[in-house]
Amino acid sequence: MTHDTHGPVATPPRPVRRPTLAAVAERAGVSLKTASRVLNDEPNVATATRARVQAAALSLGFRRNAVAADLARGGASRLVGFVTGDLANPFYSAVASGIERELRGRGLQLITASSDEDPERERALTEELIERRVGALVVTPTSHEHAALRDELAAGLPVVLVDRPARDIEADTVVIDNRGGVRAAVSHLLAHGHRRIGLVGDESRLWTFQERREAFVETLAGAGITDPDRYVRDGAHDADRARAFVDELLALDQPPTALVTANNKITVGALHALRDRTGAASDRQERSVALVGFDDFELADLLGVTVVGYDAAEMGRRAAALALARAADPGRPTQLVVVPTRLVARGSGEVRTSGSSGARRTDA
Amino acid sequence: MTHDTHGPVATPPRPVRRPTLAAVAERAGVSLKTASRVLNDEPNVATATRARVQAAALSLGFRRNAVAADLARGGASRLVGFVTGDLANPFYSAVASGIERELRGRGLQLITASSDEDPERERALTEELIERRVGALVVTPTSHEHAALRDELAAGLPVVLVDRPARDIEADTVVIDNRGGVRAAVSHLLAHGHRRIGLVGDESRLWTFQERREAFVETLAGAGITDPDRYVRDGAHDADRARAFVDELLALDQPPTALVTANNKITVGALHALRDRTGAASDRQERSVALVGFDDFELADLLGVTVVGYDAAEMGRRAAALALARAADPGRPTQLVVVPTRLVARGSGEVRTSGSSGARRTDA
DNA sequence: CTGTTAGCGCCTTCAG
DNA sequence: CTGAAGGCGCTAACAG
Repeated sequence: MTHDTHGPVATPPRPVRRPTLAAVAERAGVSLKTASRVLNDEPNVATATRARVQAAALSLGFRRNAVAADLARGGASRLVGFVTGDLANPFYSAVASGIERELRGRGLQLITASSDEDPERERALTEELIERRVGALVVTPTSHEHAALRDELAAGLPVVLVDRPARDIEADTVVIDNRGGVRAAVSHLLAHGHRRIGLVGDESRLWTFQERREAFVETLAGAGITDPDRYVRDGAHDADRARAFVDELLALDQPPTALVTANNKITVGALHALRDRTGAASDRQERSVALVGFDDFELADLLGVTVVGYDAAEMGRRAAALALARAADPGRPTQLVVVPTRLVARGSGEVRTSGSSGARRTDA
Repeated sequence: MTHDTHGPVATPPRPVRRPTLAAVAERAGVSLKTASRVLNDEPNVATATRARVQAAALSLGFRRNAVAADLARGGASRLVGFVTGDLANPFYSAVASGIERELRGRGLQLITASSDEDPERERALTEELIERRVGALVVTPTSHEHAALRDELAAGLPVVLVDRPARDIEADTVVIDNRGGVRAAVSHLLAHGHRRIGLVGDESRLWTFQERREAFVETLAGAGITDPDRYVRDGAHDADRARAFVDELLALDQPPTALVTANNKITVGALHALRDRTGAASDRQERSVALVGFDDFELADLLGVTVVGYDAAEMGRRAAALALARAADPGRPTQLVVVPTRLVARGSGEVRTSGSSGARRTDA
């Protein structure tokens, strides 16, 4: 993989030597400070001097060293850290994109790190970003223990939690209206005649699923369903696992006639399971089991999947805005932003109870 | 939507004051350098001293200042910059994820910036990252002019191009086997009896599309098609535009019987166009127009869409690896990594010529 | 308008 | 094994 250099050995292993501000100043025949003023667009420099410095900088190919500048300024860098679950997951990358968009034009840069939902990795990454002296930290917390974050908050670092709040610290937070979303999903299914409704979720350790589960059970109970958690399953960490859970649910003696899937990955798994069930021709018309998924996804419209949607990028934007607001005013009260959800009916949730079981509200 | 928590207005507007190494040293009763040695796991420190320093650091909540450390070390920071088109696009976020994965464990951090495919923004972001003194730069170039990058390369900064090569600079590059992929797609369609095949692409300015287009035309020409670019369209910057192009193509007197879509967004648009065409029940069985898309996507299997796939995350990994290799050996010859593609047949590309036009290889 | 003097927090010699 | 000095590249006071 590594061959020898041919031709003139060009770049000697020198570690990227660059012209310094001092060099520019010397070339322009001015003091360091004056050069600094020019390159930072500060006032109080004669036009002629300014031009000389600029010319010198240009001819030397000068590039300001932001690292040194931040250090000298004594504060945090113009970097915002984002500790997330997994950049490959569209939800997280949408959030990242939203954060970046909000930072844009303010001279702030985004530095991301994926924890893979591993609490220990999350801690390590947070630590690394703090060492890098980020000016703010946005976190999608996986763990329940945030001692490090508490220290930082106390030290005055803006910390914003996204998607999941933390019990042990008081920080600005952006979450989805999980309960409202699930309530809408379940109500929708109930309105279409379903009484045996299942829920497939990921980790019961995660706050989001806890919320979704509770709202699910409450809504069913409120509708007079006697055994609301009868068809609740958790631990579907990936699409394949979700698929297995759905298969299992549908194989029951009295299988659910409708399903709620707690996130995009699970919805995918469920769709696969349902497809296999109806055979190759998996059109919405032929689906016997109703489905409402949490999280919207591209092509859901083509597949005719009813979902609970929300704006993930907006969550990122709001998170970044909260961080900026706190940086500007450390004393402001912490804020909780709840991003609304909307039920998008596309067919899969509107399938009515029918067929084999012939159940027509005979239960409950 | 936005509630306020109250609580005692705690943090006064101080700019995050932190314990320094000097403070740790003093607390432990040792010199700065000794404390430094301990916290950097350097040898030549008595076990007892080491323990004292560690205790002091812990009790003070000391956190190494990576910014100052990098400055003092005089070199680049342990940051890798990634200038990409748009993090919200799954292709780019997959690449980002791959880069991050490769950096992981080496103490390197990823800092990403989205150009939105705007050359000027790309230039500005590149500049910013350089000012931040990133240790390496990975770029998905949108522009054709890379003067800034050339300077950096000359200065010894590892620069890796991903997805699109640059003519004006010599840098390590990772690309997809675009020609091979398109060749496979077109051959597949030809083998299924199609002679009138269309291509919908994005920007003819982009190298990737140029490659795909040329391979498309060549392959058709090689098969004896007289007018290979008859159904070629470009300028489909988003899914909606792509949809319009497809509608237009299919409205021709002699419409194409098969389509190749040049990227994931265009495939989505085309699917919508085809769905609208066949009415609500858009099952693969009923699709009259064959389709092969470049870029695989989630649920493509459920939708039965035949695609040219490849491993985007792998591209990121390879790019990061190239950057690391060059950092280790600046003199090594530049390398071109071509990531292979594979045709994944799922039904939409296997639709045969038939129906209204009744064309049975009568043309050409 | 311009320059001088001190650091920012840490690491790197090079002596003890 | 340990420490003292010097400096990374830049900015922030204060002078002139």
